[in-house]
Amino acid sequence: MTTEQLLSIGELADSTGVTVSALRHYDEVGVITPACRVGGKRRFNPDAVGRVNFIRRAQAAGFSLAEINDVLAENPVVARQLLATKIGELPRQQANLKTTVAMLEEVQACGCDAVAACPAIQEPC
Amino acid sequence: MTTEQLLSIGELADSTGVTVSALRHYDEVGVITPACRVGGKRRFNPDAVGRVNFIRRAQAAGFSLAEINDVLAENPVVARQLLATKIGELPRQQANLKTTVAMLEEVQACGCDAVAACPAIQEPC
DNA sequence: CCTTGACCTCAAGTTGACCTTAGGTCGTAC
DNA sequence: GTACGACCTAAGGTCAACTTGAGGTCAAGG
Repeated sequence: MTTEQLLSIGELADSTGVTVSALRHYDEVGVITPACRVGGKRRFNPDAVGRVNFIRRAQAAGFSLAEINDVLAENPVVARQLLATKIGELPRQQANLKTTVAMLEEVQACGCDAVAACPAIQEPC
Repeated sequence: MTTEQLLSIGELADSTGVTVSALRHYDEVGVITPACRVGGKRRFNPDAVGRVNFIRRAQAAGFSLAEINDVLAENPVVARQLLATKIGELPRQQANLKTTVAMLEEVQACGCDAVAACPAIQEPC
């Protein structure tokens, strides 16, 4: 029950859906860290699963691995600052996404011959 | 009034905020095309401005230049199919963004010592 | 005449996030 | 005892979207 529940990199890969090579890459850049090494092999705490899931989510939200590294870093001040900045950006990102959806739907509904000729594209920004 | 209103690549860059080198790149991959060449130099129709703006928007919404090329292509069937697929994906993308915002806000509000240790990160996907 | 600025092409470099390949170490199963 | 599968490192490759640099054209201006 003490060291038994540590995960190999393969197990971590299986339980997160992230490839082994990607996980090694994550280790390399520092966003994840094995709890220890057993005969050179990485062993991860079970909570690494949550951490990897967090990483994927953050990536999907537009964070680079370097930024995620900063957010997860020891220094809470820097981390929270970065978080605040990023969270502030997200609404704009969402808004932009919405406008684009609307625009694309308009193009699609327009019925014009070629999409390139659609007047919806000619609209100003 | 006939050929006078064509834009040079520099003018197009100025009126879109996109760099000249990026515009040349766009021409290279085919998402924009000069109306003609004058002494080897690209001349664009004024509506290229709208087109470039559309391209930037679509990029921000997650389209690659290749996909944009398909959407803007002559073939309306393919274009509309791709559009439909992409539009279908966008709500999921938006939802994911929202969850991430919520998660990050939770982390930020949590007050835990280090962000890495925050229980919010340990939550399942 | 010669410089300057805007344009050109072509090739190579950059960044981020991986993937692939080669060559080597383990421990277990046949 | 050897073949297998999972793991390791180090180095090189890939892809997208650009950027940078070298070397050249051309028209307008001092």
